[in-house]
Amino acid sequence: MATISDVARAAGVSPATVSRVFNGGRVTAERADRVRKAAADLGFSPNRVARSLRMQRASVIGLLIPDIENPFFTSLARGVEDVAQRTNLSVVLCNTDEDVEKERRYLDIAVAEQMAGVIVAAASRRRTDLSALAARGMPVVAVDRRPRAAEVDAVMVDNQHGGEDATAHLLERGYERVACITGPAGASTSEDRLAGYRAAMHEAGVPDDWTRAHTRHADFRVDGGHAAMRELLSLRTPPDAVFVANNLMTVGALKALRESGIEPPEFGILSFGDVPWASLVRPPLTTVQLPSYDLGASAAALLQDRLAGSGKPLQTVVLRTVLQPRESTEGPGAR
Amino acid sequence: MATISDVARAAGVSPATVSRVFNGGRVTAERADRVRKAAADLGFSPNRVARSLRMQRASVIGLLIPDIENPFFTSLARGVEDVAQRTNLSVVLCNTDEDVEKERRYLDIAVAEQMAGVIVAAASRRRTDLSALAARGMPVVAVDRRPRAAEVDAVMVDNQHGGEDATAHLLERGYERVACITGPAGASTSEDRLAGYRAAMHEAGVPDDWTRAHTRHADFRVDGGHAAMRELLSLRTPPDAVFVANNLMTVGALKALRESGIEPPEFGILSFGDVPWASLVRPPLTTVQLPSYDLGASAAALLQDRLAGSGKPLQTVVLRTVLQPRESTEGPGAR
DNA sequence: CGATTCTTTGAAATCCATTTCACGCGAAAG
DNA sequence: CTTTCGCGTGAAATGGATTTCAAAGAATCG
Repeated sequence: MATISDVARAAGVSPATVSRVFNGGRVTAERADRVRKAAADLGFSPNRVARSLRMQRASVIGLLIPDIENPFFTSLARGVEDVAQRTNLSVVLCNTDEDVEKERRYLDIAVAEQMAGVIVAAASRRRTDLSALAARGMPVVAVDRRPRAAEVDAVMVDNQHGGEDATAHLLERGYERVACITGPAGASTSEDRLAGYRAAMHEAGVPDDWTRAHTRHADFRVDGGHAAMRELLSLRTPPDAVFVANNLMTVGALKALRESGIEPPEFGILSFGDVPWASLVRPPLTTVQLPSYDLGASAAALLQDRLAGSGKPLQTVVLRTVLQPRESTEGPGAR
Repeated sequence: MATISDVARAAGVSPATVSRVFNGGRVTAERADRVRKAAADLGFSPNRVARSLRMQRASVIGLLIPDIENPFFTSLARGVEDVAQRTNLSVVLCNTDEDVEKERRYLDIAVAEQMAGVIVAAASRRRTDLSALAARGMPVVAVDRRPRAAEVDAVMVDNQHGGEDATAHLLERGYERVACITGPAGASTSEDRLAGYRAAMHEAGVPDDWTRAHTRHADFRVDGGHAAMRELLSLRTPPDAVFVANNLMTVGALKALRESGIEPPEFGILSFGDVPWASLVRPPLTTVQLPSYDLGASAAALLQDRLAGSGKPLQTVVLRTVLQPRESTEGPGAR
C-alpha cells in the first residue's frame, strides 16, 4: 500500500504538499498535477486510520438500532446511509438487540473508534446513558425513541397523535371493546402510543379502569405480541378489537387470533407501523404508516449539521404518521 | 480521554508495561494490579484507532451485502455478528444495493480502514473484483454468491440441488406447465437455481424449448418479480405453476397473481428462500428454506480461522436447503 | 562463588497523515 | 531602492498504542 511519503518521493515534493493537494491547501497548479499523477500511478489512497488518529475523528458514524430484523429499522438505516454517503461518511450499523448492556458496549466502541457521531434508537429510556459521548463532545442524534435527558438532537414520530388517531379509527368503525398491546414500559414509543390510546378511549367515555385492564406490555417482538394477545383473549371480558403498538407484535397477535379461529375484520386489528408485505396478509391490515426512511434521513442530516459545526440550539424534529385504513378494521358487522 | 501514558504515570510504570498488562505480556502481579487499578480509576480504554494504526489491522470486519431490506441478508448478518462478537470483532454492515460501483467503494474503504477481513455477498459474479484485497493479504470470505475467481474461502447454499428439489416437488404435485422466475443473469445464485430447475424439467421430459420460453430473469426485487409474473401470465401458453428464485420476487409474483384473480394452489407457487411471515400469507407458501443465519455464522467462523493465521487450503462450505411444503403447492385440483 | 540463562522493565522506534512553524522568494507599497 | 506583505514550501511535531532492543536484576547451574 502506497503511503503519502511514497507519493511525495515520486512527485519530488514533501509529504506536506501531497496532503495539501488532497485536502485543499494552497499548492501551485504545476506541482499539484505532478502529485495527482504520482498518486494515480501508485494507486494511493490515504490511510484512514492514520488520518483518524491525527484528526481525532473518524469519518464514520455509528447507527445503533435495537432490532436489525425489523423492517422499520432497516428502512431507517437506509435513510441514514443514503444521506451519509453524500458527504463520504460511512455508517457502522450496530444491532443492540434491545439490550442495554450490548448497547453500552457499542457506545464504548464508538468512543474508542473515535467515530464522528452517533445516531441512536435507545434500548431504554431510563438506562441508556449518552452522557459519556456528550462529555467527549461527540454529536449524538436520538432517533425514534426519546432518551431521558434532552441534551441531544432528536428526530421522533408523533406517537401520541398516531396512537390517538388509530384508536379513534377503531372506535368509529363500531368496535366497542378496544384493547391495547404496547411495548416495554421503559420505552418512550411504548408510553406515547399508549398515552394516545388512553386519551382516545377516555374521550370516548370508556372508564379508565377498563382501559387499564385491557392494556398489555410486551417486548416489540413477534412472540411477545402473540402471548399478549392470548392473554387478552382469555379475559372474562375479551376485547373485540386491538391496537397493537408495533409491526412485529401485530404479526404475533394475528397468529394468536388465527389460532383461536377469530378472523378480522370481525375482530378489529390495527398495527402501529407498516407490516412488511401488509398487502399480502389476508385480510389486508390497517396500519399507522411511519416515515421510517425519512426518520433516518433527517437524523443523518441533523448529525451532519452538527459535524459541520453548526452552533444551533438543540433541535427536535417530529414527523407525522398517516393512517392507512384497510380491511382489518372494517367493523364488526362488515361481513 | 485517558491515554496509556496517563495510566503509566499514575501507576508509576512505563507505557510499555501498561500495554503488556492488557495484551498478555509478562508483568509481575504486583505491578499489574497497580496498572489495572490506575486504569480503572482513570476510566482508560485503549484508543482503537491508534492500535489499528500500529497493528496495521483494525478489529473490525466488513460485511458487504446487496440488500439490507431482504430478511435473508439481515438474518445472515445476525449470524455473522453473533460469531464475531465472541472474539471482540465488530462488524461494519455495508449495503451495496446490487450495485458494483457502490460495492467497489466499500471495498476501497475496507482497505483504507485496514479492516481485518471482509465477508461479501458479491453484487456481480463477473464484475466484483476482490483481487485488491487478496493482494494486500486481507482475508476474504464469499458468502451466498460465488465470485468468479476461486481464490477465496466461501460459504454457499446448494442452490442447484434446492432448485431441482423445488421443481420436482411442483411436478409431483401435478402441475404440468412449471415456469421459472430467476435473478439477474450475472449472479451465481440465479444461474444455479435456474440450472436446478432446468435439470428437473428435463428429467420430467419437458422439451428444453418450452422451459427456456417460460423462464424470466428479474432483479431479485419485489417489482421485478411482479413484472416477470405478469409477462408469464400473458404468454400464449401460460404456466400453471411457477418456481420463483427468491423471496422478494415471490411477493411480487403473488401480487401479480392476485391482480389476475388467480389463487394458489390452483396455480402453484414456490419460493426459494423463506418469505417473512410466510405463515400469515394466505395460502401459506411452500418454500425452500435457506440456512441464512448459519450461512453468516459459518462465514464468520471461517474468517476468524484465517485471522488466527490458519494455513489451511481454501475451503468452500456448502449448506443444504430444506423444502417446506405448504398449501400453495397442493396441486391444481386440491380444492 | 563465578558463570550463564531467564525474566522483567523502560526507552525509543514505528505505524501514517495532518498541521504548525519558519523560511525564502517575489510582488506591491513607500 | 528598501520595506512589507503574502504565498508556497518542507522539516518536524503530533496523535496513542505496540513492539523491539538492550540493560538490569534474579535465578540456576557447575
